[in-house]
Amino acid sequence: MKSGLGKEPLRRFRRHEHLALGGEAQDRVYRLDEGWACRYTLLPDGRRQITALYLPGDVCEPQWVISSKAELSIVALTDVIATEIPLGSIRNASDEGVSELIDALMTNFNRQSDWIVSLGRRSANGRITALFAEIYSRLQQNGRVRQPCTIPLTQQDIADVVGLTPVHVNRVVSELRRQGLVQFSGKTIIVPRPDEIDRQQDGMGLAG
Amino acid sequence: MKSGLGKEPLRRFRRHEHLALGGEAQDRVYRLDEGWACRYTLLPDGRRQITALYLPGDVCEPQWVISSKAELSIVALTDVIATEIPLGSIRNASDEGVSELIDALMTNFNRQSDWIVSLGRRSANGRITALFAEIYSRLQQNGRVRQPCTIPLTQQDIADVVGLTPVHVNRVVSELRRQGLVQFSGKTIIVPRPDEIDRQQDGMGLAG
DNA sequence: CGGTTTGTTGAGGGCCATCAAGTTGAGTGG
DNA sequence: CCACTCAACTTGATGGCCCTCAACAAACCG
Repeated sequence: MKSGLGKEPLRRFRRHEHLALGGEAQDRVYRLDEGWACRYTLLPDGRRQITALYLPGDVCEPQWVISSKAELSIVALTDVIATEIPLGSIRNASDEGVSELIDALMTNFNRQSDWIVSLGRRSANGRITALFAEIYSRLQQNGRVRQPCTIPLTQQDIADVVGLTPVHVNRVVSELRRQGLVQFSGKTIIVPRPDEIDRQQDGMGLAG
Repeated sequence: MKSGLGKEPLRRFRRHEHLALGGEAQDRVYRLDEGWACRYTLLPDGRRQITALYLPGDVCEPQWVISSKAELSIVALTDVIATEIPLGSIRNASDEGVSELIDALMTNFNRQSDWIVSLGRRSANGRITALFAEIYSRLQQNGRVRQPCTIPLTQQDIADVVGLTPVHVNRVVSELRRQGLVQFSGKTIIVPRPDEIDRQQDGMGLAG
């Protein structure tokens, strides 16, 4: 384990390492400097549903400022470098730190509402293209867009976000590649023209 | 419950009347004294996805305290009687009013995460029984359970919550009735033994 | 009492899950 | 440098859940 002596607030997590466990008290939040993480729920039969994605530049999780408790577990989807922000350091400090986190909390809240719409009413194709478009948009807002937009998620990870099986995710993503809407670099997915992906998601029919 | 009777204005909404429109500024929240409401999104083709249910006793919507703006529209699902709570009256008042709303906000946040799990990983049967169990549990917490628990939603409303078609909701609900898990009084659904419904939802397979 | 909303039921089909084999590639140790 | 291992990706066959279309019944309402 890394024990940053001195005042170094950086924390490293390996892929599959937990940033928080469901039920745990939290006295800090993390700002992801590099790497991706997610909040998830496990079902009794072992299947997983991811309920929030955390991208480079995101704060994880803003609501800990209010509740000081992790309702669900958070796990690293890639190797992660994060800045630890103790809650005590911002509760009494300027309002700016808090209001930035409150803004992030509301953004996450609204994003969850949007995702309910996708899961409830969009087909596999619509959910996956909507996810890619959302990822690009968020990376752009965080100032983390490289040329072009790369997505370091496994197809299993994607399946657990969009509520599908990895097999079907593979078929949909393969079709997107055939159409030139995404490319592959090894196993990582690249979205060359995010605006075209974005146009894809409108008019996608009912799932099922 | 709030005991300061009399001075706060009561508002009435008819079924299908809007409590708020998406994008509108909000300078108040509502406490539903009677009736049900929901937050929803319309898709370009006219389909609807409900992203939050508001039951008697609920506050609608707590996040307006923070953002003073309705992101999405709110509509009455039944006739509604609501108490109007001006935001100005609680921002400067005791912290209790605010913290009660913040609690409600976090509850809604966590409920949305749970609902993402249902939509992503549960079958039609699991989603509907989970909805009924959630409704009973929330009514109980609000002190609004009559004997027995009645649900004044149309099957179309239920479909728009659980992300299915009304036709299929009808089939699932009819099967639940055949099993004695729900009863009908005219068109309103009654859940006689909510604990049994609750047991139903575990182990429901993948949707699709 | 005519129109509208809501519920009900059947037939057929499509989307996606499931099952089952592979193939590929990265990491490891000999 | 090459077996070995394991995770991740790929592909085909089959089937079930749920959508779609359609028609009708029942309840509600002005």
